[in-house]
Amino acid sequence: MARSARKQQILQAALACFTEQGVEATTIEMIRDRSGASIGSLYHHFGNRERIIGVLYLEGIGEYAARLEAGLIETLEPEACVKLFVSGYIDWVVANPDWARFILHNRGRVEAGEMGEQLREFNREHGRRIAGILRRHRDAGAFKPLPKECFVSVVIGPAQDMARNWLAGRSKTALAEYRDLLAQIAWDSVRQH
Amino acid sequence: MARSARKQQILQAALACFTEQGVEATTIEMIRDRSGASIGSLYHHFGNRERIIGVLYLEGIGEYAARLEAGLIETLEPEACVKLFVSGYIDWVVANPDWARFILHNRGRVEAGEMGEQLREFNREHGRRIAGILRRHRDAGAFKPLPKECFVSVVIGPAQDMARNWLAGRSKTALAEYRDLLAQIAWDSVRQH
DNA sequence: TGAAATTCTAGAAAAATATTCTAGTCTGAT
DNA sequence: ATCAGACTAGAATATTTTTCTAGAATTTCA
Repeated sequence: MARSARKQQILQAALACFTEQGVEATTIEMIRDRSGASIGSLYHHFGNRERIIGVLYLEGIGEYAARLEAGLIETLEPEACVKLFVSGYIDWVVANPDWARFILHNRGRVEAGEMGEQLREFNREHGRRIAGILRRHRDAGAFKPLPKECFVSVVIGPAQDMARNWLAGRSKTALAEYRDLLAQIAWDSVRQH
Repeated sequence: MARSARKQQILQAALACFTEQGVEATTIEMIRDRSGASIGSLYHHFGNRERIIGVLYLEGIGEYAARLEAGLIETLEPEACVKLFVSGYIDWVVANPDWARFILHNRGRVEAGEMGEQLREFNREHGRRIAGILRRHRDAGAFKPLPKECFVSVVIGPAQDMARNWLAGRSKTALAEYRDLLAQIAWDSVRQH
């Protein structure tokens, strides 16, 4: 089997523990207990605690990145492209709140850990593909002149901060209500006027 | 003495360890070693490992929030206010990169931990003060209609994402170079047109 | 001042947690 | 049926955090 069921059980149990207790506070024992796996099985699949975190993180951004790229490829208009960054992001967060919270809060941990290079490599590749998709709009003059490094931050930054607040329970209103507004703001920030 | 020198030594040692090894990987022993304190002293001042993290976090956002609020109070024009959010933020990050990295990466941990309520309380108060300062501009119609919950995210979101990238070493260009550009974008996003 | 109270420091001991290791069981291919 | 490799189990070990007892330094105030 490509990815043992047990391995997925462990990852799901881990995410549930992380959500309820926080990453810091969950012990291997809790994950073992909740997943029904044994210590041996756990270490067979992941090797150490940090790698459970790393795999969960990488699978999460992988899922999201694949979805975004797939959407972008079949979106022709620059406005729709930019708005898809935001609305797609918010849709994903709303559909996967626990995973999204985990990802928003653990980038630093994974970056600093033994899987950091793998994460950076993934981000480089993803960034390259995104840049490729956007190039034709950029070349066609659809966007205002903006350093390449700033583009994605400007587009996605506000939505990300809103998502953080919403996931922390700080915002009462459903995040989805702001979806189109934030998409419009993003487009206004980068379009050629 | 209001805040024992030893306590500050421990916090500084902890931040240095966190920067070099990552929060996960630094042990109490490393902090003890680097600070020159004893285990007893460490636990006398903080009680447990998590509280070292919590105090460092709260001191950091406290420092930054105080600076921002002080600046805002003596800034009269709405445009200057909004731009100060961004430029003040970037200045602080550039001046305190280690502290900023630590704060950007550990909100979730502190929020989920035993000091979470303290953090939320701080954020509520800070948010209230900020809202108070901005009210007159809002009432004067300086900003475009925008849900209250979105305003700060829209203003600060892009700068925050850029800061994250810069601190992770992902961006070659100095963050400060984008300071005025990001401030202008923030202002364009919220001003009444 | 000087004695009592409090704060702080020390490091050994205990508790909690993560990881390794050995001995298996199960599954699928030949 | 049997062999190889993937997987599971849990006891043993190693690491790390936390507690505890004792004593040093500092502050308080009579």
